[in-house]
Amino acid sequence: MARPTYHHGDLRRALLTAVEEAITEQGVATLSMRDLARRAGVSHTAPTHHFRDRAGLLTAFAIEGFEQLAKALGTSRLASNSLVELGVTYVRFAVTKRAMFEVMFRTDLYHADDPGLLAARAKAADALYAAVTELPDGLGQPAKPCAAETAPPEVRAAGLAAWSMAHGFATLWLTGAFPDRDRDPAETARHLFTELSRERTP
Amino acid sequence: MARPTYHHGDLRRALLTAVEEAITEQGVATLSMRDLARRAGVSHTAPTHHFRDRAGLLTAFAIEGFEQLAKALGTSRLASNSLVELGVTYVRFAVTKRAMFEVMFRTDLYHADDPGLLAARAKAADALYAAVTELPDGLGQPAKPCAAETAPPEVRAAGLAAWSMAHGFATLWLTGAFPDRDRDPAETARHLFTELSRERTP
DNA sequence: TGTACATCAGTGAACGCGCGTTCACTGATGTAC
DNA sequence: TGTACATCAGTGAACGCGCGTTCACTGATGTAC
Repeated sequence: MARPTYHHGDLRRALLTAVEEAITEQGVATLSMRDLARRAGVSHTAPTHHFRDRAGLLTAFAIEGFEQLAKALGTSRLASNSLVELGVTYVRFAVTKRAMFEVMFRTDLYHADDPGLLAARAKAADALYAAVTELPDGLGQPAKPCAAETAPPEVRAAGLAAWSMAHGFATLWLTGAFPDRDRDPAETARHLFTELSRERTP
Repeated sequence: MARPTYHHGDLRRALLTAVEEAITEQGVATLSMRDLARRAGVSHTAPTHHFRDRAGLLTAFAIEGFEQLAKALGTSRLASNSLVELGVTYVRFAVTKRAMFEVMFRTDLYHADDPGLLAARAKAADALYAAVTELPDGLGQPAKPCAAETAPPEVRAAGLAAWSMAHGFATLWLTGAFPDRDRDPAETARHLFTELSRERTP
């Protein structure tokens, strides 16, 4: 664990990685700054230089999460051209980046009014709304994609519906509330969303 | 705070009430047995006689939650005869019994394999599946209501879809992720579910 | 009906633990001249 | 190219706090005879 130099080099990065590790291993409840410092091989007061406190650290962690989610949704939209696949992407993100996903939607854990966080979250929301209006199996009438804030009411509603569905599935799966826990979640989600999509557009 | 008698009378009940209070006020993260004892006006070692530890206490709390949810869903099904209203009932439960709802779906907080808990949860699931198959705007083909475990695949899928939607809406609303936080959540949910229901069955 | 005794429910002092915070400090790095 | 100095990044000892747990205890309640 001994570093070659007095300075760590990229402690900020190391701490964010450690957060993911720690949450995955033992949950977010027992997460402490001291534990993270230990994982990074650094004195327990070092983290305050980068993140004021636990909330500050988790704010940065959540920002990273929203940015990664926005990127994943954007990529999915361009690649598969399908709203169903967008939902599957959302679910896959939640399952593979479980720790991140959990923190992102626990606003009591971080500084929810941080400008950087709001921006990152808006980016993710925009990616979602764009897909709702733009894609061939999307729910919006207008062909033009639009940002979340400027969308007309019926598109907003459709966006909320799609988001609720994907988010609910992901959350319930993660908490183990669903019966078929051994099946692949992305596959199950795809099946589910496809069914619903078929019923809607015969 | 001084009790007339040495014994409390119904400490178990008092503690469960205190849990709701405490979580509503300051979140589940900082919940401690000592704090609950304080709220109940009792020495800090007294709670262990009823609930072994924090997890035991929250198990009982979650059981109560699932039972109340099952009851609410059952009542709604009989009263309104509509799958949309069932979803609205789910959302209303989540919003009004926020503390309970949060604990119920945080399996890391309690003993998830407790028999009483499993039974209560199954009761709630059955109420939901029954509605999915039975109601006029439900998604199941067979007219006969059935328990969650014995349902045919397509009914299971429909049940998961409905559940995901209601649960996702409730969760996202509670975390403040939705834009229209000032509107009535039950009303917004009803609007949303109705739209989707209309699109599906023209 | 009275008495004896086991059991249940609650007390309060004591302990050790991990935590966040503060403090004076030191080693490395960047920049002005 | 060297030197001086400010700033940044990390150290480690110390502190107070609330927590869970253990322990010997006591007051109330139920039950057997």
